[in-house]
Amino acid sequence: MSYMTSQRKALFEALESHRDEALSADQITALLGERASRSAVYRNLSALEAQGLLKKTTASGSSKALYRYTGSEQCRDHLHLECSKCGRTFHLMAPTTDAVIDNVLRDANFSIDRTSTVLYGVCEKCRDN
Amino acid sequence: MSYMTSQRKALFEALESHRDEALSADQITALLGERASRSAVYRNLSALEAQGLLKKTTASGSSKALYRYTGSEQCRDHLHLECSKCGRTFHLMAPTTDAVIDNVLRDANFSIDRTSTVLYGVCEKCRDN
DNA sequence: CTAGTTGCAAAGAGTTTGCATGGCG
DNA sequence: CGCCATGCAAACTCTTTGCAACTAG
Repeated sequence: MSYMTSQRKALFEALESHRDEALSADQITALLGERASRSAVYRNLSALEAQGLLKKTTASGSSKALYRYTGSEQCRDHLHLECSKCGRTFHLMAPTTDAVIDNVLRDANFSIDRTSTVLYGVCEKCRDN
Repeated sequence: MSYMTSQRKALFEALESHRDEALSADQITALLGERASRSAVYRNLSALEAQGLLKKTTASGSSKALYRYTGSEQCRDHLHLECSKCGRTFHLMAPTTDAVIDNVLRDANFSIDRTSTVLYGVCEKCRDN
């Protein structure tokens, strides 16, 4: 149902090596050094997204989609600090939550306006199908 | 710098009354009953986003942007449970985290694959400008 | 009054698709 | 070999913009 072609692998690895930032389809094409057409990039992004290996997001003030690597455990289950002014993301490689948030607040190097915790999984209804 | 016109208010209230789902620009225009042009809808969405009153997201498999209400405290600082199969979102009106996650896992009504906690705020660098 | 908002129509950008060719397993 | 992936170019769709008329404060 899905081959792991060298191109798709290259795309995936490009995303992996930029695991801290979300990249646009443009940037990804550029990273592949024009070894991939735009349409293939989009098709591969969509395939990888369907497999849960990356996450599509969006930047405020732009209509571009951004894609972020989520292929390894390292990129899961940890906290991001996202600056609502410059958009930069800082990663905390700590598993969860309450204690970490306390620490961050105490550090005062990042003033938290709002937190959002999303738990991804499968709900009861879907499990029974 | 920004007026709260009746149209903008209507748009905001439309989003508010659907606070559980993310709506597309289309759906929002429809909700306003053609009392607003598409361009105004986009401009208002962008204005409200800049004020942090809504959050732009994206649906997998589509190139549309989706917009979700984040205007009240109720919509902040709490956990979403997002089903990775059907995409439905369940809201837990509990402030944070560790204890809640434990409970959810114990309930076993939702099997968690992955969690993502984002703290929105302003970083050190941006604070000094 | 003045700065910001709206509608319209047109332009722009990002993304998707059809088809023929090439590659993986 | 058969099925999937790729490239190209064209087609789309969603979103943004210019301009003139209008409204909130």
